Amino acid sequence: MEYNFLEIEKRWQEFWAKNGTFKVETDPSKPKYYVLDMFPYPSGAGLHVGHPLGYIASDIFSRYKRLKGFNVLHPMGYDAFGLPAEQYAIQTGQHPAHTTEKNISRYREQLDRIGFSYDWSREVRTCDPSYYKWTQWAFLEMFAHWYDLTAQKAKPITELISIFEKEGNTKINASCGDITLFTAQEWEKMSESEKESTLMQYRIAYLGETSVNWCAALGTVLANDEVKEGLSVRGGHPVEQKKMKQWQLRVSAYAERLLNDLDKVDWSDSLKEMQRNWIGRSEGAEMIFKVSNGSDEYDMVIFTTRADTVFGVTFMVLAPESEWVEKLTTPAQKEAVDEYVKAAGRKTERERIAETKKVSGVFTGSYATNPFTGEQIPVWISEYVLAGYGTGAIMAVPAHDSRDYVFAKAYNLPIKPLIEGCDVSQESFDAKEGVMCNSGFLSGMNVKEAIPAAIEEVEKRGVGKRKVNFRLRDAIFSRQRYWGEPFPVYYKDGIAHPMSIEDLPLELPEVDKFLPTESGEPPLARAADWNYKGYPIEKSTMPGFAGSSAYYLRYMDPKNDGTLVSKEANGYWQDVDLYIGGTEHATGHLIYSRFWNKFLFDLGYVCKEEPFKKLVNQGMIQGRSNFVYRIKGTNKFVSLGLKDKYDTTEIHVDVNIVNNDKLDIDAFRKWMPDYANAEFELESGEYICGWAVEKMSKSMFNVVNPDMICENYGADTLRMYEMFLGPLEQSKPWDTKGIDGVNRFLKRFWRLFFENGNFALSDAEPTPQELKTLHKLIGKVESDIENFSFNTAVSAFMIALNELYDLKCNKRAVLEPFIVLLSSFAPHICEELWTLCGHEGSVSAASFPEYCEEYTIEDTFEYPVSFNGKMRFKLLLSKSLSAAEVEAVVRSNENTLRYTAESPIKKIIVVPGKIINVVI
RNA sequence: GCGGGCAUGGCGUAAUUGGUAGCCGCGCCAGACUUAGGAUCUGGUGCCGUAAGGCGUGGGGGUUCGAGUCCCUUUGCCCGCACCA
Repeated sequence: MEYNFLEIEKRWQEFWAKNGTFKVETDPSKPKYYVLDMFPYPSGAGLHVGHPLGYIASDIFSRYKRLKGFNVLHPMGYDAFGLPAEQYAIQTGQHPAHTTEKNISRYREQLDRIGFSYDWSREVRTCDPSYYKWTQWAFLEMFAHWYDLTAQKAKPITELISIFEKEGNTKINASCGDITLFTAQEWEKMSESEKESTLMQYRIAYLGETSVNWCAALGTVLANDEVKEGLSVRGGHPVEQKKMKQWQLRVSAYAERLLNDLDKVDWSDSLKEMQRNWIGRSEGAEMIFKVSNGSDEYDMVIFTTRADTVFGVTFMVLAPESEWVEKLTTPAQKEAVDEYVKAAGRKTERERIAETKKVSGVFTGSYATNPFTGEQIPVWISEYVLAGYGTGAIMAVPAHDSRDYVFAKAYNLPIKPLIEGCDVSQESFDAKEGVMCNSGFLSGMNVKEAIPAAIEEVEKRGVGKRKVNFRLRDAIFSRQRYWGEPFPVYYKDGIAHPMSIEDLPLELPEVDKFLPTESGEPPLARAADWNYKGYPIEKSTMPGFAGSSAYYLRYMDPKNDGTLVSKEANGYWQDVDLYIGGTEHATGHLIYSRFWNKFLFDLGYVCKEEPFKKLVNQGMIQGRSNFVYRIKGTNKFVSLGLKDKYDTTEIHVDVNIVNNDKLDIDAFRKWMPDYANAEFELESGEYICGWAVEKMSKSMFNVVNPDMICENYGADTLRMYEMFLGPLEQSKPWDTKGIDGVNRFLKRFWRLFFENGNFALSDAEPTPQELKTLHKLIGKVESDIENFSFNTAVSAFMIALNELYDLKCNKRAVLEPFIVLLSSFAPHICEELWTLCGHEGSVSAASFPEYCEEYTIEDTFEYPVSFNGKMRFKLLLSKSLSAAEVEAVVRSNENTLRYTAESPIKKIIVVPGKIINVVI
């Protein structure tokens, strides 16, 4: 009987769907295991062979855990709001919902062909109103809460109001915007709108003026992680800084917890490090400098991590956007300052980056007083100081900070070294080491002691305080687009009000066009009579990360209309045990999601503080492009080895008409009309193509489609081959040519069960050799799966199969366990063989043999040894190696075998299994 | 510039974690069965050498009886961050 994978795979996929094989319910009698994939954005291009890599790995793990007796939650859904569908709508007028729907069904078809064990009854789509109801709900909860830094917890805003009423805000330690202190009486006297704008400074979801990344081409703002090198990640359009009023999430309030709790999760070190850098905690001090513009005097606060260098401050620098600029600019300097600030404002982020090396700045005309030396020092403005970090103002210590140094050299400002023996004639001395000098009470101290000593003194003198700063900013939450979640917010007398939770979801209105209005308002402004109880509704929509921040919770209880996730469902499924996805979400989704989860945790809606216990980043699968070489000015193509003889142009050729780097010449002639009459210069009768590893993309003709692989080789082959390609976490190019190996393996595996075309298994007792092969396989595959080393597990299957062929083994007691082991990787063929073995339904591990170490012992082998003097040996000795055998060559002493002069050793018999030290 | 990672046959990789380097697969070579093979099976395949033998994990050095693995140094590639005071 032939291995007809097309028929087998289709039949079993239907069987699983019909029987709801992978549907799960909460079941307290079984341990739970939650395996999650990062759900895809359903793009119009469909899946290429690189996309399912992580899905295959997670599916293997899910099936494995099921066999191990776990109740496995393994859901899938779609991150369905997004820019491409909207861009497509702008071009074609087709509604994004329609495009999205179409793309989703294409994705679903492709996913189904690969044989995933998803519980599709739990599917979620972020663009579905019954789903985004809970995105909007979470936003309203954030609106209704503030963050208490003392308690490190989100609390209801109603509690804050009663505190205000009782004692004002003087004792409150909250994460908030710029506020002035007030008493209970002053709070009482505030108008309704004053009270609201005060509360807005405290809310976790708040509306505030901020400098945003504005992308004019897309007509919307972008988050920091959506911008790379001054260009939008999606589309690559230029992005500039602009001040706008935007909804924001107070992610920065959670910075400390987001940082600390990284220690609790099992993620790769590199990913944790990326998050740590993104959060960017730095300890230092805020210091107050008295500044004067000649008429008025102010207290200006700066942040520094090097309080110890305060004796070397020779000037101060403000960011051009700093609010101090206006106050400190003297009339004489006004013109120069205005021009500088204007020029800086005009620049895009990209231009600023490009000019990083250039130094520019302007003097304000004002002077500050060094709180320790009393010296008068000039206050400058320069772009190298960022408005968004610290207080937007710094004390400059050119001797010990390279940026200050460059600036001081450019504008001829004094440089005052503070560390004994350091040379600052060519560059600054940035290292935090050495002995301080010229530094008053700090002189003579080591830098490491001087830093805390300086901060202590700052606090003692009342000129500042210890302070921890974070780079993590609040998340800009407004997008001026159509295809996103609407904000459940309306405006009354210019004040933002939350809608009632009962009125959720607030659905997207229909619009005639998906473009901004002529007056520059977001597309939603086109819905003329869209209102809430007669009041206008917020016109921007939420960003992409809104819908993906809590989807893993919704999977636990996807149909619940009363709450995001019930206490029971959340209590059972708890958190994601294994999350598989790409690194590209390291500083976006994976931060927002953790923030969102912590917020819901504070409110008591979820029981776990961290959402993703273990995270594995699968590597990217790149394309492997092929090239042909055309002699310039002709239609003649020369094979790779001959191309240097001519002046040629390298041209991408479709990898699907190249086999093993050999061009299918007929297919090439048919591929494009231009090549119909192409001529070829061959080597050894063949046309050899060049190749390169590049991103998989249509324009490089290197896209390989999973459907095509399923059609030609089968889903089981695809699954195993993707795993066999190399370590899961490593990036690697796709190369179809190696696929025959795993395909051959499956065909041979199938044939093992047949004799003369008939299914035939022997019920005879297996031989020790056969059992050894089986148990070696069990041990290897189980440990490999647990360690996510899927490539070596596939090798182990191949080795075992080779051995079974050598042994001509067709014993049921060996092959049935083999099926069980393999079924995670190649489920279809295993289901089929399992049925042929006479079992009802899907593969199960009910009578699976336990891994037995006894059968793992390799044959002993002799290890040649040469001695010269003292040796320490660490040997792998078999437990089957009898004491007498060992005694014959060395004298045993517990775990140490001691060589003696009386028993000269020429050889030691070595067997893997146990480590024993041999001291000679 | 800072941080993280990687380097092994023609190719993808493996190596019991300091113990016979190159498992498994691709490709290639030879053979069998075949009208045929993009089917199947058998054998071979790190490099040099007819062989004996020698050389071999990017380069150099070190520790060790022993190093792909540990340490120092150097080169090359990949990823992340980037004026964060």
